[in-house]
Amino acid sequence: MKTDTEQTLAQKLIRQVNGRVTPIRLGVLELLLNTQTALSHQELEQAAAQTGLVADRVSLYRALDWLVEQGIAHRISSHDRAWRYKAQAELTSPHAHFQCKHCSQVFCLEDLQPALLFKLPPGYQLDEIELKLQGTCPACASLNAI
Amino acid sequence: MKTDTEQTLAQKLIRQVNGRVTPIRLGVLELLLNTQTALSHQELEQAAAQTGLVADRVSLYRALDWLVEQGIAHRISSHDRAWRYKAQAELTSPHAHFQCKHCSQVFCLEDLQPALLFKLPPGYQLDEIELKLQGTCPACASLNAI
DNA sequence: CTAAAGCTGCAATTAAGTTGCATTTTATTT
DNA sequence: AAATAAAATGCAACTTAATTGCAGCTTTAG
Repeated sequence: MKTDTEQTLAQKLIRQVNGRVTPIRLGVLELLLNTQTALSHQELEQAAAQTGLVADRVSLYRALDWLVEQGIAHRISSHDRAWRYKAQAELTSPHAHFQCKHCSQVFCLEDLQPALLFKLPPGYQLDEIELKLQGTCPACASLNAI
Repeated sequence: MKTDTEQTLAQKLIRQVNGRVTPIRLGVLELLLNTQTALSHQELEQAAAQTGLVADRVSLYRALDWLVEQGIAHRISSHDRAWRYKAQAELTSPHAHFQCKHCSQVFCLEDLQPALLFKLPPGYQLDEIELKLQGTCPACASLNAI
């Protein structure tokens, strides 16, 4: 289910960083843009197959890596030892994530801006903050409630 | 370098949760208690060899898993896809971590209690908060400064 | 001291991700 | 529009962390 606007958005994002526009990058990025949750490599592979995108596993890995390097997508470490990837319309800005312990889905919490007011011990240089909340997502919560 | 007090501490912690006191669990726990940074399985294996602890890889994995299950140790996901483990005198309480991008070491920031005042979207049930800071540790910072 | 519960070792397996290299595409230059 | 250099892709093989099943051995409660 891809619309013209989305296709254009993916292209725009790739061109924005002077990247080559290839079918695999486009297809991967569109999936990362259209899916609500962050996708693992495996989930991406399945989703790609459904949209008719033909690509080797390795090429998907490389497309994902590239998108992350360029700041177009971001990568979240999952408790099941697999990275998960997500992209949004604007180039990635820092935000927190929520991972469900039941279904392993990762949700981006764009609005969550915790007051991270703290002091690191002397000597530590801070680059990046990773805030991951864990618990039960709405879908799994309602399943268990039955 | 293990002292009597430490040995007793490890035993005490294991007994506290009604666990069997075995040489492997003792050895692993002592290492996790004595080391300043969080140890990966591999680092643990090397450290174990040096202390003369004989154990199969799998047994180390199982001892680590068990310690985490019991809340005696805790597990931090590392950017190199390997878990890292740490234990402290008291049963684990939540705290933040710092991982160095250069040496991959993970440091526990016991004192770091950020004001995590935020609201989750409706329907999400929160169990656990994982806050990982990334950057450069003091040791690597001073190496690069030379 | 002796079972039963539950650890441990060993071998085999899984799963995510990586690497090297030959081939094909992209996008630029003529 | 054709040529070309740079970069992306496919394929096969490999690496590494972690898991599983099962037989045999320890721990500990009684």
